[in-house]
Amino acid sequence: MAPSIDSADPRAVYQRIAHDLRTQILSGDLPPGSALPSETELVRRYGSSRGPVRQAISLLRSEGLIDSHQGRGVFVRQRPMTRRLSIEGVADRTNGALDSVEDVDGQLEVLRYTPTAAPAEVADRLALPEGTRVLARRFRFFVEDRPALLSDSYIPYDLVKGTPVEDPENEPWPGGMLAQLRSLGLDVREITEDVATRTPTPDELHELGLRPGIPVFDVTRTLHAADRPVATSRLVIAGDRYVLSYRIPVF
Amino acid sequence: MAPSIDSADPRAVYQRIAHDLRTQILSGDLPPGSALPSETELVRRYGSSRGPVRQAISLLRSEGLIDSHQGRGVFVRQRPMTRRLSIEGVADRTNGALDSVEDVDGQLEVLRYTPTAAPAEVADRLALPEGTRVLARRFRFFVEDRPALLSDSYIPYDLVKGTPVEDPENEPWPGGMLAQLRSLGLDVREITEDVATRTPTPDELHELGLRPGIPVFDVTRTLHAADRPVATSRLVIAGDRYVLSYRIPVF
DNA sequence: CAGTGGTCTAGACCACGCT
DNA sequence: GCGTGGTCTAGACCACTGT
Repeated sequence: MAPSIDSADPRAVYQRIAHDLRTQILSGDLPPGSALPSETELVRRYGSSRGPVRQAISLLRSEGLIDSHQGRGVFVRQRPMTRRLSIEGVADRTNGALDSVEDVDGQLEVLRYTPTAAPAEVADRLALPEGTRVLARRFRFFVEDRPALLSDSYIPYDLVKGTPVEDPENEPWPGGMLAQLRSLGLDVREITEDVATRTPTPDELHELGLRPGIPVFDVTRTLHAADRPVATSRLVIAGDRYVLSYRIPVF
Repeated sequence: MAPSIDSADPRAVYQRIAHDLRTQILSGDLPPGSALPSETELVRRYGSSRGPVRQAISLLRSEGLIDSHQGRGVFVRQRPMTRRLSIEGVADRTNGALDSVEDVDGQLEVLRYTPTAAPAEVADRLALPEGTRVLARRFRFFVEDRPALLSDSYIPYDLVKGTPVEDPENEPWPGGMLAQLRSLGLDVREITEDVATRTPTPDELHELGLRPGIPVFDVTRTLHAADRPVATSRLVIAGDRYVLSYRIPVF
């Protein structure tokens, strides 16, 4: 049904091709997992050269509708299972449901676990002078053997010095960071989160194994005890694998 | 300092060009607002044809680093001012800080304001039988004269029938939806939010005036009174103009 | 008008997956 | 080996912005 010749349409050829394919994908004529026609076939159907056909495919890829694989073909993207990263009122303090660790069922890779001088932004979030020693930790979490979340977290070093928290061998800590802080006698009362979204950097694209056209969440989270912030972290989360879920009480 | 000939590098030419430009942008050598070299100039510098040069530019555009304008040139993107859409524990019930209206300082366009039969998903969120009558409202909010947020919200129609809420002339309602519900005698106790991120649909790209390479937040929010959900909305938010800000008490 | 990016053609060669 | 998508060339014409 592809209108090969249609010079009445003012849109660019690649726009029309993209529109046709998009319509078929969204209508279910091309269901998730199915293959698109090959480039050669599309060139034949639309009577165009290969350029516009590839431009159309590139557009749909940037919209996150398709994945292309060299040597195999172009396929309608399967919506991956998304998981909830929940911050539920944290009603039960013995349940560290907050800290993503549980939800990510197990696999955790420790990329960094070292005391360091707090960079300006971290010091600011922790309300400490710049350069104060903090324990800097970088984790990568996996879901179904695929990387899904990068976490950089910081705790003032004097809070953890000489405690089990200082030892990376104790990761993953049962109950997550909330339980970890509680073991230090720190009572988290409030969490602030700033959630942004953006396209991944080339590094993140690689570290999270993202396909083109997938944005990330960029979350800045700070945990506050009664009197002061006690930890802060930055999470970069694969946007196609998580829904952030909040339950907020209204006083 | 562009290495014109460097066949030792295994990366594709367009990748090298993109890498060079990206480095210059991130380092500040090409500050926000500045123009990239023209395609002609890049062709000359790298000794390639126009194809790879345009592919590199397309890549950076999809990363949200640049904007291109026909007839003018390609420019390093200015990070637009982001605003906070905050859900702060809503400590003061007389302050509708929750409902984005205030934060969006004024401009609101009413696109729809009609009773209708609740679609399945909406009925599910409101815990009502499918097809129950609801007041369906669609708004578009503007920030600095640019569209920034699309909102589709639903309230069971029997809650609003014969009240001022039913009249679109009363929008924007001072204090937002929370105040609006309060005027109906409904006491919102809890808000649930599911926050996803994705690339915009072509329609949203148009309605929000987004440039390519900008993802959106896709937020599903439900407001609960003591005994039942009383309103639900879906927000599609320009990802480059907002940071969602949460303050969550830990009980 | 000259210069810019946007679109398109008609070829070519390569890397990869499958059979 | 053959078909797939990935990269690249060397042209062409158009639409838009500036002077």
